[in-house]
Amino acid sequence: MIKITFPDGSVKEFAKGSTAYQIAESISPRLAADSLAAAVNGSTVDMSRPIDEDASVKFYKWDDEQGKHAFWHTSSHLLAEALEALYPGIKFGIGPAIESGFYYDVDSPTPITDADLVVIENKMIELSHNKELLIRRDVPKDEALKTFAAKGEQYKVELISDLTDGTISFYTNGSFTDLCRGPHIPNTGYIKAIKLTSVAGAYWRGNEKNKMLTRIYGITFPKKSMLDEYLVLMEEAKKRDHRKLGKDLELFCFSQRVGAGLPLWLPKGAALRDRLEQFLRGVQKEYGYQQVITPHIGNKELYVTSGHYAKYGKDSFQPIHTPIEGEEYLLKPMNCPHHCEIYRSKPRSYKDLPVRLAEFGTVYRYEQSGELHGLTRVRGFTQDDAHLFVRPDQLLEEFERVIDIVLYIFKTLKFDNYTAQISLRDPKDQEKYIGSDENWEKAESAIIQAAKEKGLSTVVELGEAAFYGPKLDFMVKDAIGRKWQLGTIQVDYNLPERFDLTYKGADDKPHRPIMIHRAPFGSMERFVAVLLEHTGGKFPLWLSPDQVVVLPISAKFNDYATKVSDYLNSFDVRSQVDDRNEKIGRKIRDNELKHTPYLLIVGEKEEAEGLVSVRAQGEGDKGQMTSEAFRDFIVGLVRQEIEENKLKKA
RNA sequence: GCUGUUUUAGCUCAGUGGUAGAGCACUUCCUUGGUAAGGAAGAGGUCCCGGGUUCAAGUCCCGGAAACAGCUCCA
Repeated sequence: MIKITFPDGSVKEFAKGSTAYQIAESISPRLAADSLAAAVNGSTVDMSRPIDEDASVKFYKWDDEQGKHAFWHTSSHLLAEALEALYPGIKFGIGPAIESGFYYDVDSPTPITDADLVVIENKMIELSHNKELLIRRDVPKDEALKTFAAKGEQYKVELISDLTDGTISFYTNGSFTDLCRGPHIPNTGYIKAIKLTSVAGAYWRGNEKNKMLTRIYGITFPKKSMLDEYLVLMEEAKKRDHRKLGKDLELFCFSQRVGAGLPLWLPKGAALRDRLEQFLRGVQKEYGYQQVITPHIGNKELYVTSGHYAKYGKDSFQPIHTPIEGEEYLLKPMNCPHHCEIYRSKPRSYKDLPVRLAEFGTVYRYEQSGELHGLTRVRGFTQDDAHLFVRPDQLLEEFERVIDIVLYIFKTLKFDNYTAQISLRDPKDQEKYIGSDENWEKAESAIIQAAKEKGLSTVVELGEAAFYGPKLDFMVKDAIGRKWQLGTIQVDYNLPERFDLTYKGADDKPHRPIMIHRAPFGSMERFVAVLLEHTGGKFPLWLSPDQVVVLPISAKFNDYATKVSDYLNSFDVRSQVDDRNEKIGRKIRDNELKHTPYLLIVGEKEEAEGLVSVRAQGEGDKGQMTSEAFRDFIVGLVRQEIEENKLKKA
């Protein structure tokens, strides 16, 4: 007999070799039926795995991450089985579960397109009706190699070759056998609803030098209704796409004639962006930043000095040639070298530091055509950039003050589901980075310490550092779950050396400052994009392009409406009059759809008594008040939105 | 950059080798109204661009551009 400990602390005895399924069944048949995988002593295994010694056991259902993962992993095997049946000679790469669903990478003798997905789906459903068991088998490595070599599965052979010697596990469902670590759900009959979402190319092993395989994405559910809910959710998410909202709300557009990835800001978008800039300027002023302005181009030698040219020159916009032979300029791809030269413009004392230079600097980068994406990835964009030149003893405090700014901004804009990512260099790929190991270590430990002292919960990513230094990146997800880097803070020991930046210390000797690069928004473009997707176009009042629209009941009251609107505008409340020849119901509908925060309806009654009828976005009629009372109300709201989030300064 | 898909009116989209279409938006006229679409008429086209096949191409073929999904990349 063996002793099994359950999550509630209770202990029960079972026969040695009992499976997790049998143990669950002894508690309740319902639990056995709902459990998709089990944790035995903390590692996730199949429900059918025999347990031979005392262990703690926990069951994973659909609502558990591990349960979903096993479910989708098995779904990828079901997909593979269907593909093998439909496309003889198809070769398999890898087929893992992902955050929502799963995929399988295949090398197919005949191309697979979107139109084929329904056929494959139907085959999967047909196969799932067989309730095929997922059977695990351990085989020695050389036997595994032989099996897959005989089938001509070159990708599997490559994967096995890279594994350490010993036994390797196979899983079989129906006619399909795969190299796989597991775990899996008991049988394919659990899979009741299947949607293959898309087909795309993906490089074998994620390396662009390798062959491109066909990747088929899908998602499955244990109930048909859950798939329907998921599809509705995806439709809702598409409505929040910033590219759609940007067009609907007339914020920005693109022109093929101007060029790909070069956004054109429309009046309302430009106004929104301007308010964000003013907001950040105000915060930065409080934190001792000084605004500077630098040109959009710079001599090529500037970027050779900084090291950017060697790293990115070839893949950049090509140099601008002047009428004089030999002179070459680059469109500014970053602001740091310019700011280094501002630092150098006069001798600096240790008493002058930190020097904090800020600029809304527009930069140009030749992003690959396939990478362009709405406002989130563009070729011309404006960074809310600043460079802080600090003494070593100031590094930590300054870094933490930058974290404060980022957190304050995120809080004001209600971005609460960001991830703080510490981006370090990949120790195995030293070629990608410049600078001494000693400086890298100092920079990395400074970031880790600052994040810790600020109480940030962080994830560490190796190989995500900039070539000159490590970063603390603030990642936010868009409407459909893609991750984007917004705020970034970077520690850099390299550029000060390359530009030979110094300050004079109390000892009357020259010392090297450390540079902090930082951009709380990241770029104005990407920030507006993510803001749009988070708010669905319903901006907080202080950012709304039109805060108030006054709706006269009929043309007779246009003059009164204009008077009210002008009055509000004179108090910096952004107000317009909708004097179209339309009925009031129509005006309300159109302005609600544009997410105007407040509508003021004025007619005979209001004009006679000097009132306005207030309608709040999404809330309907709020009753009447005087124009003065409404002005106080709205000015108060805006002040509150900005003030209430301020962090106490250290 | 790579794989796949798409590109037709300002927007959303139909159009399966034979006269270029719808809804919304726009213009004009009627209507002057009370909390989510009032009515009528009209105007609007380089069918992404360049070649080719054909008596005839929005439609078929080739090349390019841009957009979309994913991969790779991201100072």
